[in-house]
Formats: sequence, structure tokens, C-alpha cells
Amino acid sequence: MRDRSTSVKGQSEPPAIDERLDNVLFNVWLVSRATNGLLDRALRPAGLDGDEFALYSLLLAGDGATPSDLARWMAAPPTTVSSYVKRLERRGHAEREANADDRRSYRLRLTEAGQAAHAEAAALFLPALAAVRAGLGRDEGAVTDALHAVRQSLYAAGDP
Amino acid sequence: MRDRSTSVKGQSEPPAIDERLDNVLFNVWLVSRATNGLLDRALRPAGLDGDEFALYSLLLAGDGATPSDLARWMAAPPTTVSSYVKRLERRGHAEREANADDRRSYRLRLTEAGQAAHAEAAALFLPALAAVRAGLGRDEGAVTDALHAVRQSLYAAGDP
DNA sequence: CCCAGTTGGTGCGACTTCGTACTATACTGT
DNA sequence: ACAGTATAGTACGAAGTCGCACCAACTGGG
Repeated sequence: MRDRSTSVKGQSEPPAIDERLDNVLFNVWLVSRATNGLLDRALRPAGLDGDEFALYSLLLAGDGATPSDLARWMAAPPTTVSSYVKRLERRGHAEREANADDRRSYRLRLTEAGQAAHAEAAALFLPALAAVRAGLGRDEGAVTDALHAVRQSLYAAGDP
Repeated sequence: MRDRSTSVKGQSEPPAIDERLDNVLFNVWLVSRATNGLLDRALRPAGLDGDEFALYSLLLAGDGATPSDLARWMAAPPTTVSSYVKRLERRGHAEREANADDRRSYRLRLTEAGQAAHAEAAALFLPALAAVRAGLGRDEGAVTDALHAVRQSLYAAGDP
């Protein structure tokens, strides 16, 4: 896994990490920033950013979701979720379905248009994912395990 | 590494990932959101959020940095960096030092007050980091390697 | 030299995030 | 039945993000 120093082409290298900062959380921050940057640029032509694409994917994979569900997935406060909901509705990409069991809540679902938007974004997302996977090569499984482990630890460490 | 299912106490578990979404980029997104949430909450008493703490740490570890440097580290557009600079200056946490070699640019450095703020935040950050590391146990090295690998791949995949 | 093109940063404005309050509905024990 | 409390979501406003347009300073070919 280590020392895959095969720098392809003149591709830009990431800045080198000071050893005092080389901890899990700082590395997560670096990866997170770089990933957001990459996805935002890749998806822009489709009119979505990385967060929105994740949201749409979640709504599509599950059978919709309640705002509370989304807040848990995103680790975001409910007010932020409310903004997203409003935005998706304004775009005509999602709609509410009343929940008979709990009338305070509702289930948010992608509309046809929302699914189309997701498909369009996915067509840009998949090549980006493929490129990253290619860069990881045979390490991909280990990386996925590592990310699962970090997520688990974050919750154990007190994510609410 | 896998199946460390020792859920401590009644701690909240993260939602389970649909297998169709279980790819590197989506996992990075989940980890990123959860990490930001954790850090924002942990650091709030010190008046910094996760991004700011990373920024301060970078400025402290390097001997200051130019806005372009920061943009590269953060994978953020220059306008965003400008906002950060203004904010840090407004707080009295950083100041500019003229760069004789390129008079368009400058080097940003933490002031005494900035270092104090960083120290205060670090006192909250370190326990959080320790908790996450504890959760990772002996996997920590593998996780760090994995994060390095992902960062490398992101740049190879076209981070500018 | 010198000027065309590149690079480092910023002002501004549209849009996003999220804390503080608040309402509405659901649970809990008595 | 019914407080009292807990939970789902929202309105609003302050602060943050970043695209567009821009200026200033560097660089390289002629």
C-alpha cells in the first residue's frame, strides 16, 4: 500500500504534510476538502454539488427519507436539512409524502425530474469515481474498510 | 481490521450504508460530514470550527503561508481564502507580512493571540482525536495509509 | 526593453449554512 | 384523561462560501 510514488504525467502533487499534523483527523480534513473540490467541479455541469449528489443518491437508494433521517446521514442540524428540502422542492426535484404515523413529519422523495437530474450527475460522477478507484488500485478494499472503521470510531467518539 | 462490532454503551450507531452507495467517494463524504460535525461541536467553546482549526494548525506548522498556499491546502477557491484571511485579521489572530519577492502576494502568520486561540482549541481537539484513535485501535496505521492513498488518488484524478 | 499573457489577490453580490427561537404533534406516567 | 416532557420540523437572521469581474505585478518571447 505505501509508497506508490508513480506520479503520472505532470499532474499536480498534493502539498506534503508536516509530521506534527499527520493525524487521522487532519488527514480526513485534507481528503474531505480535496474530494469536495473534485466533485464540485466534476458535477457542476449537471447543476449539483457533491453534497446534493450524495443527498439525491440517498433519497434514491432508500425509498425517500424523513428530514431527521437526512440530518443523521449528513450529520447536519435540522435547519440545514430544511434548507435542502426547500431547495429540492423549488427545483421540482423532490416532494413530500405525508406520514400517517407521525403527522409532524413526512417523507421526502425524488420526483421524476429529480431522478433525471441525479442520472445526469451520475454520468459525471462515475468517471470521477473510476479515476479515483484506478488510482487506488488493489488498495481499494483496504481503503473502504478504513473509511468504515473511521466512521464507526467517530460515532463511538460521540457523534450524536 | 474488520468487524470490530464492540458497540460501547448505548452509543448511537451510524446508519447502515446501502450496498449500491458503498463506494470510496460516498464513504469519504460520510466520514467527512461526521468529522466536521464532531469537530465543530468539540471546538465550539474555543470559538473555532474544524476548518479554522485546520487553518490555524497549518499556519502554525509552516512558517505562515501565502493565500495561494492555503487555497491549495484547503482545495478552496481564492475568494474563500480571502474571506478567511479577513476573518482571522478581524479577530486579531493573523497578520500579513510583505513578500519582497512578489509584491502581489504576502505571507500570513498567526499572531500571539492567534497562537493562544489555537492552543485553546487544541486542548479540545486532542481529546477528540484521542477518542477516535482509541476507536481505531491497532488499525490506526492502516487508516492513515489509506487516507494518504486517497489523497494521492484524488490529485492524480485531477485535483488542480 | 516592452507588451501579451499569466498569476496572486480582492470587491461584490447571490446563495448557503446553521443558531435561536418557536409551533405542532407524539409520548409518559399518574 | 392530562399534565409534563420529548421530538419533528420551520421562520428568521447573522455569518460564511464562492462565481464573476477586476486590478496589480510578474514573466517570457521578440
